[in-house]
Amino acid sequence: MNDAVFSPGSCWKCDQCAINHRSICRGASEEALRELGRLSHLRRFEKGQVIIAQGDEADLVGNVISGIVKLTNMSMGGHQNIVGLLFPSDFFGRAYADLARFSYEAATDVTLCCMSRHAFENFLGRHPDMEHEILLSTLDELDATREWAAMNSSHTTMQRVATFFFILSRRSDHVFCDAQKRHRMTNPVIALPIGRRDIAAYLGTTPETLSRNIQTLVRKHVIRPIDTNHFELTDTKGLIEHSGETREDLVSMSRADRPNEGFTDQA
Amino acid sequence: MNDAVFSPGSCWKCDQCAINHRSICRGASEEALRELGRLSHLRRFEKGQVIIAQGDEADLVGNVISGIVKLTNMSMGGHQNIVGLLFPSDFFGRAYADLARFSYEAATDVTLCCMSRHAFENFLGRHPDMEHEILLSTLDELDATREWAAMNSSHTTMQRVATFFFILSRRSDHVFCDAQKRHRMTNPVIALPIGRRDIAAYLGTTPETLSRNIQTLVRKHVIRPIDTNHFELTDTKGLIEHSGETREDLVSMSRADRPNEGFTDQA
DNA sequence: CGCTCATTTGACAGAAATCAAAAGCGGTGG
DNA sequence: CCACCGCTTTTGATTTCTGTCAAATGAGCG
Repeated sequence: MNDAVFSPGSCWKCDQCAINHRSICRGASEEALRELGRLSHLRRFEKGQVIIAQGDEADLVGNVISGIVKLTNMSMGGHQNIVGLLFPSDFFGRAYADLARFSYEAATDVTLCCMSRHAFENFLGRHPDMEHEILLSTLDELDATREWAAMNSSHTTMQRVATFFFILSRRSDHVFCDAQKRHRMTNPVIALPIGRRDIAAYLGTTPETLSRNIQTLVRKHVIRPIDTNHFELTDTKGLIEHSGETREDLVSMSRADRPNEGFTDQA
Repeated sequence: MNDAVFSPGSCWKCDQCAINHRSICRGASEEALRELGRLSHLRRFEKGQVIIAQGDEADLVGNVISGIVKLTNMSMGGHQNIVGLLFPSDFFGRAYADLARFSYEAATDVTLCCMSRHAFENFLGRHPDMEHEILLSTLDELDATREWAAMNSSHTTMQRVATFFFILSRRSDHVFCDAQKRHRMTNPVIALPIGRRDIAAYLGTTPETLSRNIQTLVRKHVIRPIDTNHFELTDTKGLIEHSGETREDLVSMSRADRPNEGFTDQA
């Protein structure tokens, strides 16, 4: 979004961090926060760069500050499968494991708050309350992953697309409010943060099928294209119907209101 | 499998537990173990019984001692989706959450080592080292769930069946070694622990399609039926080819050698 | 034996992957 | 400004796979 929050020129300070109220830092004490500040440093990756490679012995963990990181699993045949998407304030890397089981790759240009994995583990060892926070967010993530897996295995492609779009519509709210005002829109905007290929991989389908489903939604006037990566949600009820879920389930899946994780910016 | 290890008639003791060397109890100190023993009690559920219902405010966590528990997600339309299978030594229940996001149901007759969730959380608060153990196993479970999700979304049904069978072949080893000896088999045995319906739900398909794929493997002489729930693996190489993975990936997925976990997600 | 339930098999329709090609978009350099 | 290039996205035609409906077979049990 804007890099001003990083106080350019001066050294990194957590209290100026764009995500300090939502990442794991949220629960940190003054003293813990100071130590985290000492341990961490900002780092930028350009779109497409591999942050951690599958199988690597990467000594790197941290938080996503801006941009989107995709968590991928390379399967035989070179097919890249997307296992998860990390948004600002999400934690990346794998504590307590020597080998990375998945790749972390910049899906857009990203800014990361990086730490040495070993230093971080050491830190957790001295701060049981922080380790407790990590446990809580890991448990949440496990639930969310299971829910997503359930979605993926029992729904049609259209249902997965509709569900994904619904979640994006809730997450894109703040981000595009200015764009919405400019266009005098009252409807939510769906901002696709990554390319079709990646979305298709995330939804367990192909770009072609994804495209067809999007166009079907457009034809049915559920969404209206603004540009390639933005849609206006004109018929929320219709979208929910296509998702095959109840509104409640979708809301709980989007987790936009969760204190610990979320979705800051993203253009 | 055999209840003798529970020293019937005497009160429950952890040091006689069938799984004390693999569950979270493995890492517990003498004192912690004594407390866990005080907190826990054995409980049996018959096949089909619901242990924790989705949405419930269940104050119940613990370990699976024997039998298999399925972790399910009821989706709209009443279709039951299996999100994970819990094997002996796996932890069940959800600490630090008031509402159960999934159901826990006995897939076979099961014996559980049960505790009050609140008592267990309280226990963890006083034993940071145990909470650390829980964190480690949760992180492993998250990885495993992601790997399984990747499998499920990008592979054909045959590949999922072959992968599942491969994993079962490694897990069934000790259990059915006697059966193998009786039949003078050198080949591994694949023991299906649950019915076709549940396996199909777990693999994100239908019993019919599952059956067709199994029969295809039989016709190709990859596996040989012993009885309804047991197959002899006659062509490991062929099975691996059908799985679409490398042997290494399959082995890492089966995790039969992991000290702490059984077989949560992807079996 | 007759009952029920689980599994297998068959026929068919629908959904999605694949192959192939056209259209759109963002750069670059003339 | 325009033409060109590489890339992504869309559209079309076709094949393959899978779910569904329906029926047959098999296993366990009183």
